[in-house]
Amino acid sequence: MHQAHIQDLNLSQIAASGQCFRWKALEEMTYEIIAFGKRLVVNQKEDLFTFSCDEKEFYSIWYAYFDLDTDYKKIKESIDPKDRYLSAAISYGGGIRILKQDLWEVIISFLISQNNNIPRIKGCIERLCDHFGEKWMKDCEVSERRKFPTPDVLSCAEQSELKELGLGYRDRAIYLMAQKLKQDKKYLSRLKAMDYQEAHKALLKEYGIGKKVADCICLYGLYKIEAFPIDTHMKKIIEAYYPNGFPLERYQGYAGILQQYLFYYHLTKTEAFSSKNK
DNA sequence: AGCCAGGAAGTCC
DNA sequence: GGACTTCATGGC
Repeated sequence: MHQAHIQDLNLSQIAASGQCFRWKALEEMTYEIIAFGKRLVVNQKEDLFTFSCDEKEFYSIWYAYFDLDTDYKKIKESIDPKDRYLSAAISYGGGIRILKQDLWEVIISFLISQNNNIPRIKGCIERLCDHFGEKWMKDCEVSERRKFPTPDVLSCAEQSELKELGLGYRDRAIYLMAQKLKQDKKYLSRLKAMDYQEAHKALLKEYGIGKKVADCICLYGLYKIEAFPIDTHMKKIIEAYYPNGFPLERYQGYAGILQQYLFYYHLTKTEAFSSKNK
């Protein structure tokens, strides 16, 4: 167990922010996180966080995962105070950070995300893990849920096997990506060595990856925080509040973090609206 | 029944 | 380069 006081971090906001799909709420402000072949349980009480791992694992894995070297307070203070929508988004979801997730998991997750909704994306990914993911050793801390499947395991999957998981037409993109990694074992490490422009361009060559998914992979899988994914929510935000486009120039180098505040704000507001109207 | 969901590929021009 | 269509699947 390890405890730490951490600022600018809110677990429930991140869990609902659409950047990760496998966080599971065990109880109020307690989440199970499965990543990098590990399982972590985190509890939050205001700014006090209790992690199920020991201190050594916390600093070797999770410190980077939660992006704790980045000063989010400074980022939030840098925004244009006249930008009312962005200000509101930040005061609403200021506990969001960009997680430094596993690249392979991000690639597969956002291949599944296209023209899909978040609850169903989560279901698709969970079925993928149930079917292909590794179980936990019997004597360690147990979860019913499995690890995210490795490239090796997925590259052995038949197309018909993927079809059964109900991923829709996206199973073809997953199959081809797994096959690519079988042919090109260094692909992921090459991507990690690229800058944003190079990585984005390289990702666009792959089947099922367009501009938006490439940006999500850059932002969440490669921590290119200048990437600014524009999905259906961001389009609506820009239409409604940024008639001249979002001022990317003002926030050069980290606009992706602001995108996350905006996305989460719009997402939860539209969710609240649709549930109120039923 | 039709529209939407963290879109992209294919097919026109 | 755009615009338009099609692509599975499920919730509302």
